[in-house]
Amino acid sequence: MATLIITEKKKAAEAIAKALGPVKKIKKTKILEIFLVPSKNINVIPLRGHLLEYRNTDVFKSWTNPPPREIITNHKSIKKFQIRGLSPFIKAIKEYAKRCDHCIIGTDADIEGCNIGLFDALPFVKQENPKIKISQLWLSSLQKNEIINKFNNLIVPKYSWGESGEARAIIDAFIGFSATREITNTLRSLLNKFRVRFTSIGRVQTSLLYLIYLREQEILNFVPEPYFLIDADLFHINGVFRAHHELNPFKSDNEVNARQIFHKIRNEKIGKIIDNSKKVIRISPPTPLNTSKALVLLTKNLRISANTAMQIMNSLYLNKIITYPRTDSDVYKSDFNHNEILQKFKLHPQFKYYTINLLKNNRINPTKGKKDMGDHPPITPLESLEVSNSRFENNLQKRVYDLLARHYLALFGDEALESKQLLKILIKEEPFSAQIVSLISPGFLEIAPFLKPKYEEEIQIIGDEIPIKEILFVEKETQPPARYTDTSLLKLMEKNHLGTKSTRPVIIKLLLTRSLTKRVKHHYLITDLGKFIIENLIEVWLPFLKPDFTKRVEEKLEEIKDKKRKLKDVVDEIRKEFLKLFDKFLINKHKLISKIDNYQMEYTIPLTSSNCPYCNKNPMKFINIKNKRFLVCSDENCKKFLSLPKNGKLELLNSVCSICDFNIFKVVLRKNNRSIIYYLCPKCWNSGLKSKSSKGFCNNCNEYQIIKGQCIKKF
DNA sequence: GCAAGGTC
Repeated sequence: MATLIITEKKKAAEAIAKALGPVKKIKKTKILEIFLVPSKNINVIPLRGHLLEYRNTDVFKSWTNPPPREIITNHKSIKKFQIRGLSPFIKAIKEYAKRCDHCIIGTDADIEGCNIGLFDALPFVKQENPKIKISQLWLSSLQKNEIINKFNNLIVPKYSWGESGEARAIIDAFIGFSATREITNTLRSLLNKFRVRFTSIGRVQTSLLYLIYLREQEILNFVPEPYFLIDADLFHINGVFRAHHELNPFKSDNEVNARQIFHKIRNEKIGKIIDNSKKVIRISPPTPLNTSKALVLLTKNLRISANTAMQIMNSLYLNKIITYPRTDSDVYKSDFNHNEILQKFKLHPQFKYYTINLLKNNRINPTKGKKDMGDHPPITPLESLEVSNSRFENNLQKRVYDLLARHYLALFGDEALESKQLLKILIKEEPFSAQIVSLISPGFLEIAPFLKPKYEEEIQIIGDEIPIKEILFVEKETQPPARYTDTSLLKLMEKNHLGTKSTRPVIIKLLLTRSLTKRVKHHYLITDLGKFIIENLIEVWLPFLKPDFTKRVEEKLEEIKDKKRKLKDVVDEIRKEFLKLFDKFLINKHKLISKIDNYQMEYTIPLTSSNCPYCNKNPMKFINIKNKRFLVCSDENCKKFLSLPKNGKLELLNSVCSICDFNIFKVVLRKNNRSIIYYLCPKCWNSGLKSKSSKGFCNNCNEYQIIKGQCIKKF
């Protein structure tokens, strides 16, 4: 009786084998190590995630023929293929399948895990050994007792779970491949202008791009509203604090009232304290970190991208410094060995006092989050390392580790105690109040200061009168919503069910690499290309752009999992729905094509760096499209223009003419297979035109000449 | 040249 166990990753294979008996490792290739338990004749093969992926079949390799629409209609357009570089894994599965009479699928206990085990790996097993017995190992952790217990209680394979994953893969493939190709083909000439080879469409990425677009529109359409604040700076024993009028903020329709109040009290020198109360507020320590929460923590505090944060956590995991970083659980199992880790931190030069205190006070139970998803424990440091430790490969690893370690230690800490002091003050009968929040006892904040809000010092007040430093009248405007950061994008995606813990950082980065978004000072903006695509898709593809689409797909996938519906029915239903949208796009395609021809008009019009010579206030637009090229003032009220030569390729240079300070243009003329290059200043050239002489070109200039693109005085 | 989902 030989048994083959297949797992999703090395870590699981090793844990399972070790739980079942003494282990012998066999290094098959550079990337594959197999774990044997000779005493029980068990062979554990670890995979590396999926073995197979959907790709287009040979007939559908071309992006144009057959037309992309057929990827949706022809069921033979996509097929599962082996992912490159993974053949050692398939070879090993086949080899051991022949030798074993029992195959246990031990991939992760989730949908993708079932898909990997039952739909990627199992067919290779059956191909070699059709009669093999098949069961599934359903683990809710990789702890020894759990493994032994579940190994003795194997389950019937959850094929419907795997099917659900299969349906997801098929749907994403036919939508992504067909739409990406159709949109790329349609926008070809525009994409050339943006210097990108293709653009991409996908259920998750395009929905995310749409949400980023919506935020940009919100900002663009935002109408700031003025509002007014009446504040008072008041003296206390050690300094000054600010109190606010209780009617703040005054909206613009109440401006007169606000100004009257201000005028009434502006010269007051004394306020009367009518209330001075204090409340103690208990702040609980944070809860353990799952992947999403860790990414939020890291991107927020280190200002790194989500993708970088994930990569750093992964490298720390591979170096055995932290636990597995892809987890949905933020609750520890009751028997998780925290003591072992805390003992290590007892020796840490910076964390030891805090840790010793924890142990002394028997604070050895961490806080609990919302759910134990039964996959992996929350993200936890496994080692106590100083910054100088050579196991860190770079500075970022140190900083990520520091945050994760401190956060972990904070889970055991005492509550922090805040004091909320509320002061009520009358200034000539006008009610003011001030709230001063100060820290009384740091508790867990001592180890995790990055979780601290801003605190002020408590205010000592003697008597019931308070001297006024100044009464202020502040005019402000409401602000538009902020652009997304990595932190807020992650939250946005989670809220809208877009992507998974592993793919969210990848998809944020993908939009950047496809030139659909750009990251400016940690904020994400949509590019002109992204904007063009979304604005045009909104008209025909709104149901696909909205995150609602993913949500509906998810609901249907859930029905496959719960055996309420069949894979084929769900896939065909989505196929039909998407085909309708696709046809709508094809019908409207001609409109889009005509928009592309006029694109420069509406969007990326280069501007001169020098101002319009007529109004001298605004730059000029360099219009350079089919049959039309000229310069026109960008100011609607001026709108004066300068003509440009009809022939040759024009290039707007940054340098300026020494005579009139206007930008110089380079002209490249092709004649008899040779390039002739000359320069002109449009202002000089136009005045040359008016005087009907040909002196407008720079080479006719008496005083200056163009050397390396610069206008320089002749000797 | 394409998706999104695993994992390294």
